[in-house]
Order: sequence, then C-alpha cells, then structure tokens
Amino acid sequence: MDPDFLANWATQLRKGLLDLCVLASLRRDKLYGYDIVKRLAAGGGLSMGEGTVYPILSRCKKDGLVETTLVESAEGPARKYYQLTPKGRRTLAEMVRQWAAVRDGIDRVTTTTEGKP
Amino acid sequence: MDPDFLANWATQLRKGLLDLCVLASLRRDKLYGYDIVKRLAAGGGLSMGEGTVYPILSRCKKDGLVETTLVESAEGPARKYYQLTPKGRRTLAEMVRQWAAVRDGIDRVTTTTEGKP
DNA sequence: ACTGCTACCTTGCATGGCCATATACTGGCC
DNA sequence: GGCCAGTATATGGCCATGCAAGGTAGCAGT
Repeated sequence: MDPDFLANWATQLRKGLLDLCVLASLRRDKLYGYDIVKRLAAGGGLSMGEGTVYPILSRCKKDGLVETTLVESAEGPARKYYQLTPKGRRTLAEMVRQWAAVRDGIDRVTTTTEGKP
Repeated sequence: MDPDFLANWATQLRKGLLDLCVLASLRRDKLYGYDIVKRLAAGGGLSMGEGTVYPILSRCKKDGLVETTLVESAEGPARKYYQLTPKGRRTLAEMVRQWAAVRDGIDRVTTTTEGKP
C-alpha cells in the first residue's frame, strides 16, 4: 500500500539536496562524517543518518571533489576528515548556481499568481 | 563511468521537485499531460519529457490527489484532463510548506556566513 | 501513402536515500 | 574480566524516482 504519499515524497525531495548540504558544510571547515551527522541533526529538517552521509562522502571523493586526512582520536576510532579540493569548490559553486535557478523556478510555480491573466 | 558529476546531480535534484511542480501547475487550471510538458518546456529549467510526466500523473491519481476527465479533441487523440481533488489540495499545501522549510535550510547552509569565526 | 504533429502510455536502466547490520576503539560501571 | 554505551567508519539490500527509447493512435496536409 501507500504508507504515505508525503513520506515518500519527502524522501525523494532530499535526493541531491543532501549532496549540496554536505559539500556546503565543508566550505569553511574540515569535518568528519560523524560530526556532519551530529551538526545537521541539531540544525533541523536536513538531518541525515550515517548510512546516508558516508555514501555521499565516498562519491565525492571518488569524483575528486574532496580529499581525506586520517587523524587519530582519543575518544574512539580514527576520524577521517574531509576537505574540499579546488575542483570541489568549483563544483559546489556551480551547484549553488543551479540550485538558485531551480529554487526560483519552484517558487514561481508554487506562488499563486492568482490575479495574473 | 562518470559522465559528469553535475549532470547526475542535476537529475537527482529534480526528484520530488517535479511532483511539486506538476501539482502546483494544476492549482488553478485543469490541464492534460502533454500541455504540462509544453508549458514547462517554455518556462525554463523545470522542463520534463512525456516519459516523466505521465508516471507522475498516474501516481497522483492512484493516491487520490487528482481525478481525470476525458475530453475529445479535434486535433488528435482524446485529452485526459487532470484536476486536483480536495485531498490533492491539502497534500499540495503541505508539500509547499515542507518545501519552504527545506529551501530555507539549504539557503542557510549555502549562504557563506564567511565572516563568522 | 507518407510525413508530421498531437496525445497517451510502458519498459528498462541508473541513481540515490535509508534501514539494518558489521566492525572497531574508548571509557565507565559492576 | 565482562558488559554496555558512545564514538566512528563502512556496506548490502530494498524501494522509488527521472528519463531515454519505444509503442499506439488520431488527425491534417501533400
């Protein structure tokens, strides 16, 4: 059956947006995956689980958008810090540009414009 | 292979957004599928092909968000007009609400805040 | 008959989100 | 020691989606 149309839709909506979200989080700081999860969990509606964030980071590394540094930690296993490469910064900039276009398009369609002929 | 990270990403980004786009298009008018394709093709970055819009409309009908009316046409096969049901309007309203939240979240993350320590 | 436009629909592939699970190190508690 | 919780990374499998390609049909002009 359909558990919920909205629940499914909300899941689909996040596709692509989470990539953007993760890369944008790396804009200023080097971060490791678990930290990103914790930050976004506090931040609001864009939270994601570990089973979501690690594939994203792997893809980004495979495509040369980020590079990693292993750092030992006193509170658990070693942390793998991710940071943007120059290619990653260029790609992120283009993503933000396309995001703005899509966002404005959706806002135009969803805003009623009731009075217009 | 990776034809392009950005090309893939742009495809994923559209998931979910196209549903929103189609339902929002039906907010004011009854429309048929082929017409929606033509309108959005002219409109800009949210255009989609027929192989995309018909599954969306079928899903929405299956979930009771829209209902259909067949109308014969002098310029080709009969047109299947879609219109929102009350449930469809409620669902669309909720989608728009969630969209606004996600949009603001992304905008917050992608806006530099460069000066912060 | 043939071409082209309108209009609908389906199949098959690639991709991503996410639950559950596995692994492993640290520290606290009994 | 044995056990659990927290930290941290990684993977397999399920399901839903976007989209190119192809199929079916009706109508109009040449």
